[in-house]
Amino acid sequence: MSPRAGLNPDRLAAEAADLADEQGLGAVTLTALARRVGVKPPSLYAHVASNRDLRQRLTLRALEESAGRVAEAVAGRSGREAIDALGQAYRDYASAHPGRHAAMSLPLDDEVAAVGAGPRHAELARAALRGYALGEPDETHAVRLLGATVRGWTDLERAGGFARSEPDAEASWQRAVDGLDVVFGSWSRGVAGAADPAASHATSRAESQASGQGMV
Amino acid sequence: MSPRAGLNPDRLAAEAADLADEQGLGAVTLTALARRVGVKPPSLYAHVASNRDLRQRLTLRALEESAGRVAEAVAGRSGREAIDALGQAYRDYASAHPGRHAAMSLPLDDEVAAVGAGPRHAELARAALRGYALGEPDETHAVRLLGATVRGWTDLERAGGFARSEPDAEASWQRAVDGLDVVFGSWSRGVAGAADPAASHATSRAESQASGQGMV
DNA sequence: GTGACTTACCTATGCATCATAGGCAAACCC
DNA sequence: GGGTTTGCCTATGATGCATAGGTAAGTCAC
Repeated sequence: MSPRAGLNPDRLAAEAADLADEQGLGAVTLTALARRVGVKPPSLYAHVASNRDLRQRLTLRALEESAGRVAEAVAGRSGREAIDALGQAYRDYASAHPGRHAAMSLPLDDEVAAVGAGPRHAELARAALRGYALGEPDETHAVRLLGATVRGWTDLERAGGFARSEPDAEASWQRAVDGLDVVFGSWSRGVAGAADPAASHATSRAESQASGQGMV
Repeated sequence: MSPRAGLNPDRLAAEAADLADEQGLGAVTLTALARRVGVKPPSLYAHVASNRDLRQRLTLRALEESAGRVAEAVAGRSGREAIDALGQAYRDYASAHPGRHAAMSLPLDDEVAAVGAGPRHAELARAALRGYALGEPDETHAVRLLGATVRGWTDLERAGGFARSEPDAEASWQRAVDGLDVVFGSWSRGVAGAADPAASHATSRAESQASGQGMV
């Protein structure tokens, strides 16, 4: 078609992301991508090393994008509000960009994972939990529990696991957030099972103002 | 090679499962499977309709196998013990059979999903939670929270998310189970945040004997 | 046991995708 | 404006999915 189509790795990753959202992650193929940007498949090798390379760029892009949205959602919030906002941001991202979301779960080579936005997500969870004033190792335990819950939730929700509704997914989510808030609230006293959940709830709210921004 | 190799759909699904565990889900290809069982690729079409069909059989098989193990683990237990056993069974299965575990997350056609072991997993979670004596809709909320946590946890653990240890994954898992136990214990009183976690903990233990078996 | 049917495997073939090699012309550089 | 770089191309090969059609092993009637 056009000589000099103006391609570059970033542009290709962006197009691949759109392709994934529109037709599924499985449709992200060099041939399909080439068709989409108006070149022949071999031409793409000037910009990406392989199909795997392309998909890793897509994964990194999705990790960065979603981290940005989550950071924005969590900024200025703490305690239960922060947990809700964090999970909601992931869920919204997964819903609006299913292909990108699916790409976030793709395995990365170790060296590219290290420099990518993966660690940033763990930091965001830590930031969201800051209001509970957990010490180590509880904070790490909490990051893992929160991370697992959010990840599992978005996966199941995407897979239609909550589809045959009865209570709608939103109600269950709010209840889940309530539960996590109770747990982390009880941990902030340092002894599991020793805190009164209602009090811990209030505590996390009270600390909202002081600690809920400035992460990233 | 041999005329009449003795193939059938179940045998192929089993071989595909082993192949997935040994070389990854991505290595489950008709060509590789044919090589493994000693026939030429087109011969497999006498037993499975397509690559997609093969993978769905693999998924169903993994869902059934893991459901069996989880049922065995949860049998005779309730409360915190049941939650721990359920999650542990999934985690052990994922660790011992990474390919099968990965296959469990593959999307299924609606009609095959309906008759498969998928619903059985939800029932297992319900059974594990029986000791908390939750009513509806809390029980469904609890099933979803527990399901999301376990799924997310196994995924992250498999992906190496808890690898750079500090607190090891096992310690975090026990803490997570403690947390869920506190949450579900508080729900069993009917009002979120009104129960004393220590008491709810004791309650779920006391009910262990009466309600912890007979699921499936 | 011989012949007919059924079934499980085969070869041959076509298409899609990933990937490499090598060519040609546009863009850029002075 | 001549030389270099760069971005796209065609040609080609490997691998995997899938279909069509052939052939022989196994099964059954009698």
